[in-house]
Amino acid sequence: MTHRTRGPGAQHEQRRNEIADAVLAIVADRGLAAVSQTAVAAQAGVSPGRVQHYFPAKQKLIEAAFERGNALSSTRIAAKTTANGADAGPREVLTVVLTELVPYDAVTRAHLRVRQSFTAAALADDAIAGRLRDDYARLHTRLAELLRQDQATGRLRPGVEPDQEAVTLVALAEGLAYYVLIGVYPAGAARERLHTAISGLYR
Amino acid sequence: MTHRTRGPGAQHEQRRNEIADAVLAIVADRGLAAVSQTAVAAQAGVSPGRVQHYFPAKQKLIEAAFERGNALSSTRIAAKTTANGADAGPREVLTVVLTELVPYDAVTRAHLRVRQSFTAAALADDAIAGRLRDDYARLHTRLAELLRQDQATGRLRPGVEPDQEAVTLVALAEGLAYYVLIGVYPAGAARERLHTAISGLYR
DNA sequence: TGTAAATCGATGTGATCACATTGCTTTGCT
DNA sequence: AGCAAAGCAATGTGATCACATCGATTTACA
Repeated sequence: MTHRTRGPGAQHEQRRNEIADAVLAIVADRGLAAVSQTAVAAQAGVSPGRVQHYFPAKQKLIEAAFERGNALSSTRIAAKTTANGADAGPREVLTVVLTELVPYDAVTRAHLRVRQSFTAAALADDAIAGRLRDDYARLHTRLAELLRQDQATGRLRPGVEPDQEAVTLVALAEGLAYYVLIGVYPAGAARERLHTAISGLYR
Repeated sequence: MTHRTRGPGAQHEQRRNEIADAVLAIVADRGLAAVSQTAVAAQAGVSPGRVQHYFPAKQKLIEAAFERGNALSSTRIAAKTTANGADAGPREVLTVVLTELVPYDAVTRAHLRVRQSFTAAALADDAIAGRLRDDYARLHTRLAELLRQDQATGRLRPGVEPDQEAVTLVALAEGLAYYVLIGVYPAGAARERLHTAISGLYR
């Protein structure tokens, strides 16, 4: 035991992210089925060997992309919720989070296409399913907590159950998001439906 | 012009449906990515050659399975809506249709897993997207029509817009359906949320 | 600076896939 | 009965894929 294990190089994480971003780009415009070593390498502008080096199994590549997508979305939402100052009330935060689940520009569109692809993959892939379940549990808990805050200060209509309504709101947002993605319902109208649903919970 | 064209044999449609059913079974438990000539042939218990004969291109096979799935769902819903007699009111029909969008047994679970798979495929496949758009347009129109009937007889709350609410209800149902499919929310609770949403539209 | 690990491009390999081709059998019409 | 189309199994083909292997180079730390 004369040597410690050598950690990965300083650029390691950045390179990994570049590759994961390439996967996200491919998923966003050609779907999960179009993801392959060569396609990812071409998209990222690196050699297929490098892709294989960082992700020795395709499954790992997909999982990394999933987590990368979640990280990017979280960052985007965090930026939105703190932009209006730290004094944003629970209802405002709730509204922002739900609104971000509906595509409204090229970036959110890509993010949500990716998310939709992963939700389908979860049905046949336990690893993805587990990650998604954790993800949803966190999201539902977070929104329920926001509703409980407003409930404590008497802003909610009586009889509203935060845990149930949190799930309902996210389900509605995602259902609407999908309609926007395939073009059966305009983004603006979807946002309106969401706002109506939120208003319905408040006095 | 001494000979007319020979039509397909009598068993033609039945054989096609058997193969399409095999595709649906595979999609339901292994996902769209697991669909291949050999897998379908094995599932259907026929030779790969027969699969290829009936569906000379994979795309046609997928499309046929999609339509087959829709046909089966329509049949199932039609059976439910007429089971209670022809005097079922618009609200009852609306409730049945929406309830059928949420899995509650092995059959509906399989159907809705398949549907979820196709919704994801639509994001990267224009042919599927077009079919889904038509499908949704019909569904939304149908539910809006039911709401309008109850609106005409004064049963709806004032201010309810049938076209908008029809979309909202289906979006909610599908979002909840997905949660049931991946196991983050129980089927019974999902149905409750749906019933609550429907009640909210009525006086 | 020596050395082991990390990096990563290049190339190989076996599997699988969609689809083509071929030829035999069956079906359905006249 | 005769005949053309339909049905269908078997086999071939070229592409693509995930992953293995190898070798050269660079990096990071003692």
